[in-house]
Amino acid sequence: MFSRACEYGIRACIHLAQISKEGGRSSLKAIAAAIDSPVAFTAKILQTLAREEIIVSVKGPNGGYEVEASRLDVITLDDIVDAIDGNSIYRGCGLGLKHCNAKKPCPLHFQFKKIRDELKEMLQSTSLNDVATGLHEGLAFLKR
Amino acid sequence: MFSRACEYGIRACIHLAQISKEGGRSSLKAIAAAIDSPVAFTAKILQTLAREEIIVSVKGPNGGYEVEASRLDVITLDDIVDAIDGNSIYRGCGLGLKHCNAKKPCPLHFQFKKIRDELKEMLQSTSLNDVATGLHEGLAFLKR
DNA sequence: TTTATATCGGATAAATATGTCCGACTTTAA
DNA sequence: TTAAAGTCGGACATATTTATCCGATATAAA
Repeated sequence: MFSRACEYGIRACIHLAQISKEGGRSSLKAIAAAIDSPVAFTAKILQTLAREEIIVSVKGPNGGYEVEASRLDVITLDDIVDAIDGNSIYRGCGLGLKHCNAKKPCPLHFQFKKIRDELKEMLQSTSLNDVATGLHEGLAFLKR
Repeated sequence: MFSRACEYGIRACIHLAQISKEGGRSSLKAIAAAIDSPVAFTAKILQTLAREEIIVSVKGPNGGYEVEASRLDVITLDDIVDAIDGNSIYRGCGLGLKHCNAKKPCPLHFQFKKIRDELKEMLQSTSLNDVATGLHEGLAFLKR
């Protein structure tokens, strides 16, 4: 569904949301440990997310990454997916056709559209705050 | 959503369904031309589908591939996806966690589950006959 | 029985995704 | 001012997916 990079990205953001909510900050190493991902590869992804202004990077000692608390309700999973995987999940044809649309549809166009629209709706309506809450309450897990 | 191989596989099967419905047969070259896919790569995929007994390969002159007409209603898109991509779409965690389940869920487990169940339902309830019909009526397209 | 036509399957190549390494740069704190 | 902690970004390495090539094999028809 998503690329591995995107999976790590989402997990990292959820972790950061939880930390940031309490006014904290998490270093690259701490993030990789929290979400059980390769450190260097995670660094690349965090750089992308910082460039896209989804997270904030703080250099120097006691630095790391954080999410602005005021934006926890604004940033959605869709923002993260879009930053890393682009809009291919929504845009692309389910059967890989270049020019598939309602007027010239592939045989599964409308069936796929329904499912995709739901995925889109879910990603767009789920904020970092939403998922961080379940995590904090011990109802959900980010690794293993 | 699916691997490219799987996309080609589905398109090939839909094309074959249409041809087989009229008692015909289609050669590797004809299939690749019909669905606009690389010939040699398509050959591999067709071999897999034949090994999984979703399609039938006929060697020699006037040979090619076909789907048994009696099975057009039985074979579903899910069978094709399973033969090529396996069950990773349903099984795997949306966030890439190894051991994500209802008892120890990732923060998005239940949201993903809903969408996946729908995808599963769609793939399992759509037969080759279903999609071939729309194609034949000129309502849908397999290339470009 | 021969020939032409197809698929089969193993080896190989190219492209992309995933993952690593390291020197440069930035910033905080001593 | 300097040292330590941390990110940045480019080059490189590996794995997987996608794609190609070609000889072997099977089969129908002449």
